[in-house]
Amino acid sequence: MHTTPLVLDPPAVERLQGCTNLKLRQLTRRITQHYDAELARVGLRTTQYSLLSHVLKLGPIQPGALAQAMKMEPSTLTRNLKPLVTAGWVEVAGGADGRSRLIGITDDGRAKRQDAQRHWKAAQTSLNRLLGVPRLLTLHKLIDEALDLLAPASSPLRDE
Amino acid sequence: MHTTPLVLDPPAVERLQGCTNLKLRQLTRRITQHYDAELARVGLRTTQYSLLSHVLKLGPIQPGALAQAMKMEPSTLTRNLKPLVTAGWVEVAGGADGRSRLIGITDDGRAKRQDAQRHWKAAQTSLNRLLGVPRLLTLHKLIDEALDLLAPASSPLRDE
DNA sequence: GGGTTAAGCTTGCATATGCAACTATTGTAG
DNA sequence: CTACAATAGTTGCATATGCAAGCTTAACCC
Repeated sequence: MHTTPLVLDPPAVERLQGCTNLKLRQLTRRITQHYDAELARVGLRTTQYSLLSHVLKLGPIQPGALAQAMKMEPSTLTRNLKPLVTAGWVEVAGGADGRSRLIGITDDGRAKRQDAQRHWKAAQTSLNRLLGVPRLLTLHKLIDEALDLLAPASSPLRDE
Repeated sequence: MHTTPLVLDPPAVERLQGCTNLKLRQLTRRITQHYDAELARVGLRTTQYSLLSHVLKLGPIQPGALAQAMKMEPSTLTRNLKPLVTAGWVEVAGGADGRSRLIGITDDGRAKRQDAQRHWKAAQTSLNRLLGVPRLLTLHKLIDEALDLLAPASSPLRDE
């Protein structure tokens, strides 16, 4: 017998369940926790794993292009890189331009990513099992479509 | 003619497009920006609007219950409340218990939420138009299902 | 070729997020 | 009544996020 059950009535909550942003953020929080729980075993956050993977596949690459590929702000990228650089997994060198840079993965970074990839796979597999592959595929497709429709930079060659 | 086009080849990127977390985070970033652009006109973030709305509908309510309703960590809630309390839109008072609290909305908060609601609606409407209502409904349904399947607190009455 | 504009990143400011550890209070067992 | 456990929130630490403003360097334009 508790003083307050801490469990909520559905009706009161249901009325504010129509916000796409709220729903998305809630799901993202949960999913991120799911992946992070796995990746924590190798000392990585999910964001860092994604970043490391992108640098591996796309590097050496300019910050601007990488930010675009990851659909995040350049300023966010700058800061997200920091822990990876500090850990010695990623290097930032001067680019062709005096103002531009080139981001590349190091040998340590490659090794770390290799390690982490197994844990990422475990997380993705267990998520597949939890949600079911068809549902997940539909979700992916929807996200891709939505990203395309929202992309402000989807056609950067408009006014040539 | 640029030295580097800053536009990426699809093939290289496509290989790492299978991560549910990455996709979700990308979409969430975009969608949040969409709502925030509207809500900035009344000096609110989307998260703050959601929180304010929840306090309005559910308050006075204990932090723990509110965190659960919003599916976020109590520690996150504590901090997210701060700007709202500082602005005078929300009040935190001592609860029945010496350890518990009660969160409630103020008159200013009610007014603010009223103002903000119109902008939220504008954002939601323009999103509907951008993505199409059927697609959005499917997305909502998928998110709800996923949240249910992932909910660690979906059956808190298991071992009674 | 000096002044203006643009490109490319980085920093200031403010929130958002969560795990682990902590504090304070209440309940419980003996 | 006291030690121990459980409950309810909050803080320490470390990232994640983005807008606006700054900075440096390159391009452009008479």
